[in-house]
Amino acid sequence: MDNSRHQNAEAEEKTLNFIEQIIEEEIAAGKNGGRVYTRFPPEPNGYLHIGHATSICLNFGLAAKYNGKCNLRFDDTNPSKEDVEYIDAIQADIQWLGFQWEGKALYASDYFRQLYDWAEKMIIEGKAYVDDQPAEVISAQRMSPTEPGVESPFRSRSAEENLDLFRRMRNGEFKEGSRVLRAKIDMASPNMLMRDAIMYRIMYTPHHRTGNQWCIYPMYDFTHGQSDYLEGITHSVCTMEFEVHRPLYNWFLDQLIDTEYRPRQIEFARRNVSHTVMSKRKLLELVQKKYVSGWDDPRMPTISGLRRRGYTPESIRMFAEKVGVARREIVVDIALLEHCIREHLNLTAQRVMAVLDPVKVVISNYPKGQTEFVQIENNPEDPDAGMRNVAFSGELYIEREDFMEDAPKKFFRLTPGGEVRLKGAYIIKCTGVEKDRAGSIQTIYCTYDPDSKSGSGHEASNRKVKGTLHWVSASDTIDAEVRIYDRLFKDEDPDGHKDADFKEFINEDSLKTIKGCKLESGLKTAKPGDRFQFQRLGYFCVDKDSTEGNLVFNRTVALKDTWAKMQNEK
RNA sequence: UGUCCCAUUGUGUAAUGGCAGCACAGCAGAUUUUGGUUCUGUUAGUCUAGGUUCGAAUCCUGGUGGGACAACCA
Repeated sequence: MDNSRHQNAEAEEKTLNFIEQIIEEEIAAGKNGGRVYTRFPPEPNGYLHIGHATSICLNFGLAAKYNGKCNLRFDDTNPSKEDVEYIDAIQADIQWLGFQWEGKALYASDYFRQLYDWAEKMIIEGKAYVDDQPAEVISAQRMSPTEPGVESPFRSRSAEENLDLFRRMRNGEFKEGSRVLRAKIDMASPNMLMRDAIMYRIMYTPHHRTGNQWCIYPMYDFTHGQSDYLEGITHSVCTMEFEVHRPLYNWFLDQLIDTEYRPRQIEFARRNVSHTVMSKRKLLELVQKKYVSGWDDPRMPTISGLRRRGYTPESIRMFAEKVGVARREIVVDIALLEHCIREHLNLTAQRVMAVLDPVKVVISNYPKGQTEFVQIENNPEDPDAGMRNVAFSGELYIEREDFMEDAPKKFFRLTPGGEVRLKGAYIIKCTGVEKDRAGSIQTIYCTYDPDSKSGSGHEASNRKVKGTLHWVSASDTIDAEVRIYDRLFKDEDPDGHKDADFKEFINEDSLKTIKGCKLESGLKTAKPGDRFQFQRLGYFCVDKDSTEGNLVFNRTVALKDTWAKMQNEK
């Protein structure tokens, strides 16, 4: 029984996704000499997000699995949308995720010369022509997917004239938008992209790498397959929206390449995540309209946002692995991402005492002015994490919500006359409270049982204490600011609305800042990027906004809290 | 009224003509110095109608539903 279950688990791990199946079949058939070479080809026009992260994991993961290589290639053929800022950010994000591309980062713009020569070759062979019509006319002539298009009157120009015009395009003799180079394919094709796709357009925008060297730029379709070919890519993995481009991808290679080797385009489905947006256009809008603080706002699904929030590379890789690969539109529940980060942080994050909403506890029978140190495990999941000393005294802070005067039966924490254990220290009993005029509790009075110290051997003392509370000694705390992020969007998914104005979808409570939190003094030395588990409250990461005297924490994710859930259900 | 892609529990993903499995979420219980973690159990699925077959989630046909394509974007 156990044995068979174990075997099933192993079998499951070995399950191949459909891309791996394709690759293994090709390897078995001896294609490309068994070589596997992939690439990740972002356009540098925005920051990478969790969707790119899964694509990165796929491409680099395939290369790693089959002892191959993976390139990073910037698809920088449209200077009007691109910027070096993004190039740096993209490289940093990929490396942070734990991947390293083969050699130096590559650029489609590296191939501008080669692509130009190929374009001339096609012109000479009568496979491409210069069209003098404006964009609207060309677009109208393509007609609709349900009816054949109309051929351009310039379609039958001589090769000599086309070559002359194309060279003059390159030399800057024509106005932007006045002429394009088109492939001569089939204006009646049911695939709109095959209706004489545009290969080159005139653009006087300086390019972030080639400057003013070129004033004509190749289109995606005339660039991508050939770039793959030049780099020796075997598997060009992209998202489903490029599926209709595949015939064009192959068509261009067929015109230009006479080797047996061809890169192969394989499409898989974009992996959307619930409660967020993934389109670059919309993310840019969130940044520009200042709905968020920037690309790395911890509520953003960008890699930099997730990083700042406290997500680990391991958790994102685990997410990509668990989501899998398919060929249909999907929306992954964000709960899976949250599961992955909890799983990793549970194993690695140091536990720490932190009180977000402090209320004072005075232990009346504890010797006045005395402080002792109690030993507490740094991480019960990790035996190597060791112990630390935490100051304990007669004046403490506990979480305000951990005390209730009229508590329901299922409340396990402190109540008048009730007992709880203070984590790592003693059992205390509540003897009374002091309130201000408004009736809000100022101080909780308790007595402690000196025989109940953790690890003393007398802990049990013949009684069972249901609750355990976190605390900090009033004599030994540091103050901190804690930022709690909820989902940026309400339940309704703005990604589903083509022209959504985000205002109506944004959850106004998505960011809550709590000041005056009390932390154990050991956190003095915490640095931006350090991650902790605040007992019962969740996982937190030190933010870059922290200063010497004021630590700022972002809550990465809350712990599961069944008590809170019970409360919500009422 | 075109071409192409897709349809397995709430979500994601396996099963490649032979026992519908796994994960997340949910529910119940055990353990627990934090109502967490860990462990155990459990609810729930092949879009639909035909066909082929000893046998269909899988192959075929029709239907339904979802998606992509009509940028000088990628």
